[in-house]
Amino acid sequence: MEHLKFNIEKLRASGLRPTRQRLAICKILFNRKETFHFTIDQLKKIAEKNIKKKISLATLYNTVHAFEKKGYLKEISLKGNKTFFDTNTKNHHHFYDEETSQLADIKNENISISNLPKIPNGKKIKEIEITIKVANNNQKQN
Amino acid sequence: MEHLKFNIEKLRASGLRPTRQRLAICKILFNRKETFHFTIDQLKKIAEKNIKKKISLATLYNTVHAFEKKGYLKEISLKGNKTFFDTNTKNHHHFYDEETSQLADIKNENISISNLPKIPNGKKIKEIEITIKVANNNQKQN
DNA sequence: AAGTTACTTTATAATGATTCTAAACTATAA
DNA sequence: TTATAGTTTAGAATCATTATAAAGTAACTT
Repeated sequence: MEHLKFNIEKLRASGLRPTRQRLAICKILFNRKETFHFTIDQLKKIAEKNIKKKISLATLYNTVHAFEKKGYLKEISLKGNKTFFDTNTKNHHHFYDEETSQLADIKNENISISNLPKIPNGKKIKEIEITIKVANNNQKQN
Repeated sequence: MEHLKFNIEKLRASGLRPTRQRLAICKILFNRKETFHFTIDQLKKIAEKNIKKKISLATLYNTVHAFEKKGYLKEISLKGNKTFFDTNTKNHHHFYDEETSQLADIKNENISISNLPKIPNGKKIKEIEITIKVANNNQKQN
């Protein structure tokens, strides 16, 4: 396993011991080229298939939240009951298909805002999040 | 009551009978100049104070969802467990202070996107939602 | 104005996501 | 090894939301 050391370091840097469960989670999240968008239950299914054992929901929540706090994951603002996370923690935006719950990244450079309105008094900008909702071209708009 | 007829019409147009509870909700939502951003429990508190009686949660959810379906209310995409609704159903965007959960509208005209990226194959744009997260100017960023 | 009907409200149960808990387990350092 | 502190886990608790079904009410009929 080429990435093992990398994942162990990632965990240690997050103040977490490298356990079997956490290493499985890290492998899914961080050993890939593309951005990964996921919900907890999607991550659970993949991780359990990989290690061929059940992983407790609590473990998944704990680990994901620890990574989020460390800045290795970002929560995405979307409607709906389930929380989506993103392994891309850079400033960026999303295409979102509500019908399929599919997300796709838009690089920060690939979109720009002009004519920004004035910020409310005493406030400063922390982050700008753009979501472009898309639907299949052949379907009627809802 | 000047707006009574207006609210009764709004309800009828939504296929809802004008009941005491629904009229109280309408008054809060639609008889105001400014956009109103709210969660169900905020609406519940205000409505119960107005009519000095309890209103069942189910009634609030039913009524709000009926208005949403009719296009009189919009759900806002945000992180977190609670669903926010908006009486402004025009295309527009938001300032959002996560610390206080305060929302403020940004008119569509007051912001513009340039350099839009290419839409994924077979998809078309349904809506663009921009959220500008703000924080108090004097506090450190998180 | 009373009766009938269909729609409403309501309290409460059910559901689903997330968080909490405390007991059994394990990585790690001594 | 052993001790310790951190982990995993199942299941309970919580919170928002939705479903249910019984009691209440608007509105139509007469």
